[in-house]
Amino acid sequence: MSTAEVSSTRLACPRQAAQRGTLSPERIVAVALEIADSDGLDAVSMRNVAATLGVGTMSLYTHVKDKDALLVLMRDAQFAECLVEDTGPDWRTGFTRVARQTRESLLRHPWAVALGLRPALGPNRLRHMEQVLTIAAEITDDPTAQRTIIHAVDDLVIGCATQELAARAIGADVPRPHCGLRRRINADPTLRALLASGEFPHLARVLAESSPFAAKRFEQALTWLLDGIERTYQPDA
Amino acid sequence: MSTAEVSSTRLACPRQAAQRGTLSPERIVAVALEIADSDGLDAVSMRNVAATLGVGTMSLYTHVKDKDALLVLMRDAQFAECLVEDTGPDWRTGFTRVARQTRESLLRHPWAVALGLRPALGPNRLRHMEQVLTIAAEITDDPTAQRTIIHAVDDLVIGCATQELAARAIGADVPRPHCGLRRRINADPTLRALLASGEFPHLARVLAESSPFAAKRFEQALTWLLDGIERTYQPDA
DNA sequence: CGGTGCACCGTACGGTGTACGGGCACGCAT
DNA sequence: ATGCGTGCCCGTACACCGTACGGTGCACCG
Repeated sequence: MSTAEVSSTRLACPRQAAQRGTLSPERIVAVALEIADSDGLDAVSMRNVAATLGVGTMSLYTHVKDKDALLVLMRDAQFAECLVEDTGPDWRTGFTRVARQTRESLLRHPWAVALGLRPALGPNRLRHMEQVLTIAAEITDDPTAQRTIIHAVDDLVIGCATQELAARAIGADVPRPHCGLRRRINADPTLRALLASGEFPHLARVLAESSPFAAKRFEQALTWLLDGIERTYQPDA
Repeated sequence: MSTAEVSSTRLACPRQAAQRGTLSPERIVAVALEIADSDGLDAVSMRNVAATLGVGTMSLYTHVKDKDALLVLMRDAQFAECLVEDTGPDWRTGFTRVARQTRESLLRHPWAVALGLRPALGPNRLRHMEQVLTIAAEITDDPTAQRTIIHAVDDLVIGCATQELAARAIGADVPRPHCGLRRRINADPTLRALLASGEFPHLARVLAESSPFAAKRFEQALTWLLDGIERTYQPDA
């Protein structure tokens, strides 16, 4: 008994312990999330994830079908961060809270936006859908209209986050004139010449001004959209 | 003379002709676009592009710094499709036309959306910015407000296209009940069980209905947003 | 005790981006 | 005319990727 126990744990693996129960989809996804958050999506390779877990690369495939499946699981994990605890007293604050939280989550995890085209359909996504549907149900009973409303809000949030992260990648998110975009254009001789050609009067004027904060732009756009929705379904207000 | 000429053209390259002037950034980008359109973004590899051009892989690097630079050039080429010839009589039709055209271009070239986070800053992007700035100038003279408006519209379009392409990838873009999303959920035992748990009353109801066409949703969302903008800057109408 | 299944893993294959160095053709100065 | 620099084209090589395949040993069941 005792000898068998010892031998089983010692001889199990030449390099490390890596017992039988060390691996699970949850642990794999958790590590992948950590790597993506700290080192970017490109650093999430099967080899890297496995090494971080102290495990052989191919062992991952017993718990995750594909790398693609792993990415989908990651995206669904991110969807959990979009859920709000309290949707508030009315649909407007409900949507506002969800939208803000979703935006912040996406900005925290740029890889989630990069995974945008991947159709993540998991439990958390379902929960998120249910939550926004509940909010939309306060506006109208028509399920089709509910979906239209939800999509509009979601689209705006995703687009905002995408653009904001792209601007951040350029370094154009600094809300001061002669920074960011302006500097970027000046760095490229072709673009600078193009701008100096006089064919871009409005652009030239705008570049001399400071740009509004991304957060401000987001709030304004959201307000406009919600205004439009309100006018359609509650014109009396 | 004649012998030198012949020898120079014949001995130039062991495999093919591939003379001196065959390569240029434009030709490279054009081929890359073709490949991306027909075989997807993953098919755009330096080896593949070079082979299609009948040229050695490393030759591309004399005209394009990086693969990343190539992708940026591709994105800028796509921006050309967002330009409209006639912006129409007023800002509303102007934004509507640009938004529609941009959406259609993105749906035609899904790889452009996948490149979303890449900060493409090229001549065509500049032209597009100038165009929408010209439209926004009809609303207000404040450059900051102009940028806010433009970003709002752009964000909505990008978000719409992203979501629509993601839905298309799932096969959830079919506007009939019990198709797309519903089928997808039923295919996964976990999700089906989750849905049957009764914790998703709104979702269950919605899945029984047909979803609106993506184009309709887009038009509605755009209308809402433009309504909101109009109410802010032209409350008299 | 024998057998079966499953979790783990080493190796290998075909793919990727690109650093490096070499060869060749051209244009220019001498 | 001759020599040379410059820039285009390219073959090779390296590190890394996802993953198909086969092997190995533990745990459990009959």
